[in-house]
Amino acid sequence: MSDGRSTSAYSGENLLFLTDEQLRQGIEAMFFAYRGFTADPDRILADMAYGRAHHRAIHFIHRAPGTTVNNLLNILGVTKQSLNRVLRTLIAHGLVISKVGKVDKRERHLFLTDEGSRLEQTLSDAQRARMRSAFRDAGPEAVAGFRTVLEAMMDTEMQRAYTRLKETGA
Amino acid sequence: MSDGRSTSAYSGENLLFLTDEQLRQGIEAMFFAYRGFTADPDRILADMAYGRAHHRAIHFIHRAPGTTVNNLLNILGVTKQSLNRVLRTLIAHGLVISKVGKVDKRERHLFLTDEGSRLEQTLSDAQRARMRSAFRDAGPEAVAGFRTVLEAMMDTEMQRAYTRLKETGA
DNA sequence: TTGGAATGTCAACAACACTGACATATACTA
DNA sequence: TAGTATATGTCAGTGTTGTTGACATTCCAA
Repeated sequence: MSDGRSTSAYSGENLLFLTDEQLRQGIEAMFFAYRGFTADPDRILADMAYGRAHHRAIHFIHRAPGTTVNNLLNILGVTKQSLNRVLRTLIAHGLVISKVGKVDKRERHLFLTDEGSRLEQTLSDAQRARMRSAFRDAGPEAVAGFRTVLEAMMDTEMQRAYTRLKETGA
Repeated sequence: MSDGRSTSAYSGENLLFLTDEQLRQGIEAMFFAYRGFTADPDRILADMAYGRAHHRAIHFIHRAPGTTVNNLLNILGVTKQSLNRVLRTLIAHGLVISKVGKVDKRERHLFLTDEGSRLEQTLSDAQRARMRSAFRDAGPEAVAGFRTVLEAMMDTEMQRAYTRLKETGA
């Protein structure tokens, strides 16, 4: 651990990309980039009564319309109390509607209203604009590498959630 | 905006990596990966009276020993009041020391104590372990792409801060 | 000597997470 | 059918991290 070299695998290859120094640069890049990643939606939300938690809920409801509360809970990785606070305000403000399940009436299925969709558009337009600019500057090979590393960095359950979403969207 | 195609540049090339769908996958990858990125240090800190903000302060004081409060403020992107609360507890608990500047006595220069260094080691070992595993799985070309995209995603001021740190460490 | 910069501190507040306890409706199962 | 499990919602309390605003201190520099 923290040996600065990290042996194993890549027997003959150049392992310079696994030095502690390179790893530290990766860690710091992740930190600074994430700030940029959230900056634009945060700015938009600051004016309204919403925050990053609302953005996340809206994003995934948009992505998987009709998702249950429990499913959203797993994706977002927060407690039901925390999510409920967010959903309550979104429903009260008419951005989200909650429908009782048909097969299982205990479940609530979540959907964006037209107004909710409009906010989702505004937020994701801003976030996509930055991502698009970064992708374009970096080029397709870099983007492929970016995705590969990020996937390897996720917890395995999140890898599954991510893959499921990816396939849903395609 | 949100045209699903995004023209310009790459005139003859394949622009499929800039579709809204690809951008959205990048956004979600970033979200899930960041959770993994912070998970290990968060777990360690949960037992102590510290959080992510303490980790960040400790990380950058370790990286740039003797840094001033103001410099740290710029890197972390928080208010001095917010940083001060964190520094106060770290100083009170003997993890950080603050020395009055020699040339400019208004400035405070921050250093980790031995105990502070030990905690820094523990935290960064955990975070590096995950990063190392992700880097190794992905391979050097992917890592290069990862770094390129992250840099392009930062705000320009943060790009400068990042580059400065990068050069300091090498 | 006066203005401004760097720092620190106090108070109040908001967002967002957590735990624990409890209520309700529904579904499954022995 | 009775009992247990599941899905959701809600209340109350707490902790971390961020924000503003106001104000004091120290000290450099014009």
